[in-house]
Amino acid sequence: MSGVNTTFLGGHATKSGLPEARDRTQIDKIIQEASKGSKFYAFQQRREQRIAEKVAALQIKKTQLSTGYSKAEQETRKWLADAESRRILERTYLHIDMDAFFAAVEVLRRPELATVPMAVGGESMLSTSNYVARTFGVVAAMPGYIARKLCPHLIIIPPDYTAYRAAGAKVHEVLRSYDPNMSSFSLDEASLDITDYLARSSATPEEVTEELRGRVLRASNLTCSAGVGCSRQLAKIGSNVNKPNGQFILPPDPEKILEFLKKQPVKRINGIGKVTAKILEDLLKVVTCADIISQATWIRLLFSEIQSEFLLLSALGMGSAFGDGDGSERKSMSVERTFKKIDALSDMQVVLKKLCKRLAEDLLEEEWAGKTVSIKMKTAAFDTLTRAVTLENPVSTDEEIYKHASKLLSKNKPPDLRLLGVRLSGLTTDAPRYRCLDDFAHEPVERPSCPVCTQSIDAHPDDTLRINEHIDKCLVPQSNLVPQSKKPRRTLDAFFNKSGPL
DNA sequence: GCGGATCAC
DNA sequence: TATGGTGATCCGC
Ligand SMILES: Nc1ccn([C@H]2C[C@H](O)[C@@H](COP(=O)(O)OP(=O)(O)OP(=O)(O)O)O2)c(=O)n1
Ligand SMILES: [Mg+2]
Repeated sequence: MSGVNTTFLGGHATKSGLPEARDRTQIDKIIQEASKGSKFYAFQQRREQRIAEKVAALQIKKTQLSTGYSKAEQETRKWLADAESRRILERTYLHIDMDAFFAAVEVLRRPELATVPMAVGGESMLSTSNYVARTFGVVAAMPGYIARKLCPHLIIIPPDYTAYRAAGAKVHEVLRSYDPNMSSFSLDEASLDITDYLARSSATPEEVTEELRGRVLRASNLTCSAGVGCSRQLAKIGSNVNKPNGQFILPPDPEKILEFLKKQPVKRINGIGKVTAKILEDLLKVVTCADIISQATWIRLLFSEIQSEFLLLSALGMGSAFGDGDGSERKSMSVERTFKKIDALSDMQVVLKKLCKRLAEDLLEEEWAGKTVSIKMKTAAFDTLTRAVTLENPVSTDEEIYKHASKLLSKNKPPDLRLLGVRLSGLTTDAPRYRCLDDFAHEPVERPSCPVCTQSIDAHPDDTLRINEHIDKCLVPQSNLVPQSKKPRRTLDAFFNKSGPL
């Protein structure tokens, strides 16, 4: 860390080894100067202070535990050897990650944007940036107006989720032909088990991956990067190695795997973010995955069993738990919005009511009810509070949700707010329970309607597969150069959720 | 079960 | 002028 008083939370990290139009310390300095004095900056400082205290507490714990170290050391080596003996090398996973996804979709419509610095988002927040902008230090989750200070010529494009969804659907279609059970975590990222595909083919993993990326490119006009390895985790880490528009194949060989991981910063592990990385470094000087193994005893002494098992297995490339992404049922549903600071309870109630209405609509769409109502409040100083109540019976209507949410709000009203949110958890399906089967038999099933063409779709309302197919078909013609349609846009953006008026 | 934190995208 | 939204998980009560 060099001269400038740079903060680990404030520094928007560049992605990987990109060439930089500016020096890293220069970038940090500009960001710092742009945010200094803001409420957000003060909030970050407080957070860093808390984390420093947490590290200090762990340091004390470490000195107190030092007597038991040598005994623990033996156990740890045994544990590691045992884990290693269980390594599975027989399956092959492919992780695919689209390059600068939202930005790349925008380039399809406006090819001239390919060569200039560009980001998707707004003045207050960017979702992503293209690779030209990244050389200036402009990255996702950075406010647009700060990005402009780093890169005065930056072009900022407002997001168009409809187009991203259409592009994602095309990609998914290709991927499913390699693994029908493919699980996608988002529109732009997916994990495939290609063991069976490889067994049926005579091609090498390299060739299959090249072919897959070629098919994705032809189907969507978008480039992607891919990683292949014998665990989903390794494949994912690999997908970043030769990004953008590249691929990396890690052979199923324990020595090669450990050699590969040795070079990887712990931050690359899915689940280790800025805070955990900082704690590991400050407390144990752990920076790479190899460091996790060499400090394994301390990690097991200092962290919970769940946490240390996760860290050690990850550092061996044997991380198991990884994106149930697609398959599992949702556990909660929520809506939240940021707005200009408000202080009156009545203003807060107005917002809260709208949020409840919106949540009730979303719940109805998937027929959920739930018995825990939570509200989330963020003060003008960025401090977040949540309050929850669990009810006897599940609720799902906006009136019922609002009744409890507003009670939570008035009981806990902070002096001011910049965000409010409502969440329902403890979900149960809200299938109509008070009618006998006969009613259903005679009732004409109402056809769902397509948010794009507004025609009714010839499918049962529960048949989401068929419905999505229809919507995807409707979306295809819009995805390229066609001017924005007027009506459907709002509806589908709402479907995608995120931002927008309530 | 509650509330704060952390994380991914 | 201005620092997002959704969903999940874990820890310590
Ligand atoms: N904090 C974030 C991170 C990402 N995204 C959105 C925009 C991205 O385009 C998309 C995919 O995220 P990635 O992390 O894969 O980033 P990109 O695909 O944009 O770039 P890369 O080429 O590094 O994968 O998710 C977002 O809205 N907010
Ligand atoms: Mg991507």
